[in-house]
Amino acid sequence: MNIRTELSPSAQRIAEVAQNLVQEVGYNGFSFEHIAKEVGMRKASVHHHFASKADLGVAVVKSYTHEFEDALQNILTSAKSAPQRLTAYADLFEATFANQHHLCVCGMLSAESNSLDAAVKQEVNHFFQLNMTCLTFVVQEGMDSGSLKKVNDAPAVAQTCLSMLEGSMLVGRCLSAPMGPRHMMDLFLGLLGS
Amino acid sequence: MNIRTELSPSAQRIAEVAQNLVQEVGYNGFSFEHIAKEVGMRKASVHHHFASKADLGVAVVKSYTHEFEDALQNILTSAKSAPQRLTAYADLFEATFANQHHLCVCGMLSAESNSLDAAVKQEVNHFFQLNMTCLTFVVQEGMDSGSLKKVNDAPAVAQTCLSMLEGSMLVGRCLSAPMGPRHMMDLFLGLLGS
DNA sequence: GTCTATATCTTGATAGAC
DNA sequence: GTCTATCAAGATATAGAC
Repeated sequence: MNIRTELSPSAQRIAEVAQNLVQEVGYNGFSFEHIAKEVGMRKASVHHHFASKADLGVAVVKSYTHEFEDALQNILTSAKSAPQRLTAYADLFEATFANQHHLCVCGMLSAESNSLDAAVKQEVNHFFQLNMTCLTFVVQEGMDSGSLKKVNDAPAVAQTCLSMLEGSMLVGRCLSAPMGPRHMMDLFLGLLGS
Repeated sequence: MNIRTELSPSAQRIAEVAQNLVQEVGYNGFSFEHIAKEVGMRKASVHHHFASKADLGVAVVKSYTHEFEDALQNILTSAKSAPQRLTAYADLFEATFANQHHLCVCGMLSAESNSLDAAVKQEVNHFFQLNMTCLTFVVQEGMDSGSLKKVNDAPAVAQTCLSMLEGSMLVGRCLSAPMGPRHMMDLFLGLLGS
């Protein structure tokens, strides 16, 4: 079921290195040669596991999305109120950004989406769709139960949250004193809390 | 004084095409060959105007920042209240995104910042510094004059605005129903308005 | 300023030995 | 599964004629 454990150990390692490179320099910023050097094998061996760069891209996004989905499920079961859930959600991005100012895999790929193969772009779309569904549910529940103000429709608030968090990482890369996703969500919840 | 009019007509045209390409596919997503085809000249002629890709990158960001600076000045003089100013500010991003889902030049370059030459990255940093200074001033004035709630320090609110707007474009590229920067600012001002 | 031609390197990808 | 070797294409960049 888990895409990552479906792969051979070498393929897993390659996908892991590729994910880090996407988060550091983007899909157009690295090559099979970079991966080979990092993993400690030759380009041709990387191609043995992933025939094309698009195949590798799809594997990276699927794996990333799968892990993210697990984390979302975990948040829904362990955190009970919308503010707690949104805080835990922001902490996912915080952990990513705290690691060498890495971007969200799909945030980076969304920027590059016009130069991605259709299969990769589709996986990125799916990631955001998943996040929007989850966030909308959380926000709607919060508004219904009274833990969030009912100032706007839930999907709009959800998209604002998602944009703010992705944007905090994007902008944070070029600011001398970035706030970080967690701090930004705290501010947002200060405005949205009832 | 204007970087764009300091350039020869051909150089201006090249920089203009390069800017569009950055906004569409990113700095790592295009080559001198793409520019040459679009402009209608040969690669070598492009190099005559900009010796290196980094030189071209610097020119693009300087030109973009200069235009943005003019727009900011315009907003400060023509709009008098913080909500009006922030709305006009969001409209700058709205216009960019409405044009074929283009990203902000510096939003895109911030994502790619780890693979940029130092000179280009420095210009991107300057763009964000400029925006933060302007936004912080606007927010602070709004809090002081009572048109915005005093819930947080002005720099934090400013960074949240900037992140939300940049993020709305980033995320909007991969959503079927993106809200757009202007709509998102309306929502934010609904929460922050006093 | 623009061109042709070329140099040099890197890219994604394949063939075939081990 | 990994390797060497190779390919064709594309990348940045330069030299020199017009």
